[in-house]
Amino acid sequence: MSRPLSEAARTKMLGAAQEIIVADGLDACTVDEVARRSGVAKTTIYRHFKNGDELVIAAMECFKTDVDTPDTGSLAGDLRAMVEQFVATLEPAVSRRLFVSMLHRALDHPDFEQAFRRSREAEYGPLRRVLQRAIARGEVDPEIDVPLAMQFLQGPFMALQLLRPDAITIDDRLDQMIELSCRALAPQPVPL
Amino acid sequence: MSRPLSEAARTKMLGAAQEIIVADGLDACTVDEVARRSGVAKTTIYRHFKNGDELVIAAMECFKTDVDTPDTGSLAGDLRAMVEQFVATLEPAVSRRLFVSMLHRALDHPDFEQAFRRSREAEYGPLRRVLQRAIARGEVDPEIDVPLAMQFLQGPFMALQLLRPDAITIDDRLDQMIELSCRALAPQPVPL
DNA sequence: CGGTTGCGCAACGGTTCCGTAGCGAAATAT
DNA sequence: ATATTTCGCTACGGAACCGTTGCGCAACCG
Repeated sequence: MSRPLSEAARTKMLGAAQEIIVADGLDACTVDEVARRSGVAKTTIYRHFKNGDELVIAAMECFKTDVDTPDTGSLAGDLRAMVEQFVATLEPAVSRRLFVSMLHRALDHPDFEQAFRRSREAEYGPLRRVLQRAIARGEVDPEIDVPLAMQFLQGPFMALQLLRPDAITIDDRLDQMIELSCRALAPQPVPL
Repeated sequence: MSRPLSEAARTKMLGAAQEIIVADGLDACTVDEVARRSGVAKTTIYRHFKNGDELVIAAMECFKTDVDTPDTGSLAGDLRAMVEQFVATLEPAVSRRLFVSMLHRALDHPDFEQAFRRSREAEYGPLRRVLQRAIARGEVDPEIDVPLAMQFLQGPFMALQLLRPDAITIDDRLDQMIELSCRALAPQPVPL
């Protein structure tokens, strides 16, 4: 009987949380701040979520980039398209900060660790498909260990994203990285 | 005139700070905790350092791995040797946590950002030399953009370190990563 | 229509960390 | 030897978060 949790309130809190995260980062997204900014009472937040972490995690779920699987005809083209999608959905500097903050929280909090894994799995499917298509085309060594190759492919982009102050941008550097990555996976010429 | 800052006290605080960092992570390394654990009074800490961040940064400086430049005769061998050195100086799980924590602090604090860059530069020299020797041997495409290649090479290891719960270990996976990386840099066979 | 329950408001207690102050005692440059 | 400054101790004031409580009001289920 009686009254259900207000969907409107939930929407407002999650919206505010996301705004805060984008504007000031994950660490600025506190219960007090979400309450202040959303106009929702702190008490209400605790009626919807067991604790502050749950709120933040729920807000994070909405940042999942669900990339679709590109098909440009070449591995390099597909990879580039995936990066383009990624960049298009989130400001590079923002995604960089999110990535680092999630990684950091995941160190101590299993809940965040799982949330982090979930958010990354969204990209695995498309990447795997792109890779397998490249194998079918003969563009990639068919002997390749696919999970390993996937992990390998993520590396250079991660380095680009983490170590460059300006994070990932679509530029020559990126193209060269992609070029190198593709070379690595190419079928080995039979030595005579 | 009068009394110099006690070197003994400084040593004790820095030592305690490092212990805490290794045992419980960068975030556990607070001024209060360092004082408690080192037996040095908090007031004394503030006589030696302007603030807590300075203390932590000073403590971090001591974790710099100064790798020397291996020379095994092949790029793959040299890279492997470098990773081995890296793993030998610091527990993989510890270095993973340090890396992530530094990255996280660097997001907001320029001082930590600089400290982070400094700590990484220690590896650049050796890596550059290893790479240039490989070029001289004809093992790597002489047209290669060296800084780009260096960044590229760091990628897969970063992915390994960050995304694997067990961080970097010396195993098959690592060897395969190295193998792939070397292929990427190999001279392109002249197409007829 | 009535009871139940979410909502907003305001305030509180608890924790953790920061950086500072006051004090007596010990160390050290001159 | 003496003046000066560090050192350790204890305590404080302030800030940021957390999660909770009590209250009056309004919304919703039945």
